[in-house]
Amino acid sequence: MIHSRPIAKKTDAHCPHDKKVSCGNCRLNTICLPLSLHIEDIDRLNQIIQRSKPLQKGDYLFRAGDAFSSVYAIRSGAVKALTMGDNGDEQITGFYLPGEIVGMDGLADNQYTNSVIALETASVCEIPFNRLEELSLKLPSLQRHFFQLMSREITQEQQIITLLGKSNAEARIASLLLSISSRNSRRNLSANEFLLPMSRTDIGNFLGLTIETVSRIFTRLQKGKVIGVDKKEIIINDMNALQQLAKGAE
Amino acid sequence: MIHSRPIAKKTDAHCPHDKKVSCGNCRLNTICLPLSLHIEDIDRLNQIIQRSKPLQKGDYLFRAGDAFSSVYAIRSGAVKALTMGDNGDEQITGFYLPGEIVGMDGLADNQYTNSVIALETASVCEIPFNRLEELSLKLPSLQRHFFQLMSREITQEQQIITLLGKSNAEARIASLLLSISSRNSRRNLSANEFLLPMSRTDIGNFLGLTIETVSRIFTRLQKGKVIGVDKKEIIINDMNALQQLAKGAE
DNA sequence: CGATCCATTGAAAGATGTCAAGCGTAGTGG
DNA sequence: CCACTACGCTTGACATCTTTCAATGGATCG
Repeated sequence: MIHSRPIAKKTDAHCPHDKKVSCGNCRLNTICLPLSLHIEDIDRLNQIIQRSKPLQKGDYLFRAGDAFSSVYAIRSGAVKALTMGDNGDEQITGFYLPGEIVGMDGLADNQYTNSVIALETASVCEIPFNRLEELSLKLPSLQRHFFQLMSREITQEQQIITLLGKSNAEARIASLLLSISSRNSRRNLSANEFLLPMSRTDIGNFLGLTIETVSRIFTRLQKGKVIGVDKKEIIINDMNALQQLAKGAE
Repeated sequence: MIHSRPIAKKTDAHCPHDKKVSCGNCRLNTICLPLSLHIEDIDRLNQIIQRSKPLQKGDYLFRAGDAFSSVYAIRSGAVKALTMGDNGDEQITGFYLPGEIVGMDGLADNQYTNSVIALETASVCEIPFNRLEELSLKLPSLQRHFFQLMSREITQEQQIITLLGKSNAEARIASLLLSISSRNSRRNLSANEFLLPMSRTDIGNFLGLTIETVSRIFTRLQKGKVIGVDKKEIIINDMNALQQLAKGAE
């Protein structure tokens, strides 16, 4: 059991469903839009973005095979992206937290290759790609920005590949926890205490482990005083040890 | 002690490959540049692309940390991309065959996150990104094309994630062989017989397996008449069985 | 309250890693 | 031309880790 106070659920905007929020004043814009645009250009961008999609847990944002039209910035909550194998087995390809962008896989063949499902109540900003494309032709720094966003998605997926290349289960789980931790601190949330938005089953699927193994590793890390676990609540007690484990140290 | 291999020099005078090749008549352009550009636009693109980089086995195309300047299309041969962990362990993030493009990871932070090394003698087309960016502002279909290329890289890395998510070694190796097979047939090469450009060690590193396991799986698949193996030469005898194995069927 | 879902735990089976030995090839220097 | 070494690969025996199968408990919901 963890005896410290419960973690208050934090939202990323004053009101996560406030439709009046604009990119200019969004708390997340340093993450999803680190732009050097003029104020009027931000306004033009702002005008094409739609913010009318609150999702409940389990809702699909889009499905693999749907026609590609938009990319989506996560504003609050969390989602998972997954592909369906030929036989019907799902493989989670990533978890996306506020400030991160999903749907960029759909551009290649004009249809999404992943389905994206809300892990909890979530709100997103829809960015119609056609209009973004047009605007990018007029705003060089916006074009560059989207090239960079896609590049960042590539590097992050390479980090996942690196994570999955680790041989043992402990290293993979440690890496996942560290990843969530650092993404939280980027949003000025605690790097040491947070709620996992996904189930053990999702973690296992993502990391190529069974749910039982995930559970056992959590228990083992807890017994070793590296982390505290209470359901979805995680407290990192020994960041250094966790980093060592992520590297594969015994 | 780590011995750095020399980086191939741009100034190499004698290129064994035809420098007169242009994107317009390159055999690979349906893969790396499936463009709907006007003939004069292809010419403009053609003018910014440099084709003077023959690499020998083991040569670096670029190193992680180098300043980002260009992306590279593989013209012949094969390369591997790898990241270095904090401790010094390498993780291969991908193999790139002719018609495929490396270096798009470098755009996010203006420096490459991967090192890219030739697996065999290879030639590449260098595409300076600044100039590509400028040209993209004038040619909407080129801008779209590069968005699509990056999107394709994203989807392909998601396929790798899916591959690594598979629990057993047989499925991972089967998937890798099928990937190489299909990429070969895209280039009108045999889907059933090919030479692996990479070592067993590289395969193991990429798939998160030890070299011994890789070797054993090859032997087992050979004994099961699914494939034929002779050093780096692979013959797929039973494509169907290999696909079943890739799905995880026993 | 019963049903269901999610998570945890134990025991046994199976898969992969580790350690060790050996083989063949390519390259090197005598 | 012949050792000789270095390297990549294969194979075996054994240790270790993860999965599988089974049982249980807690939470949630109708």
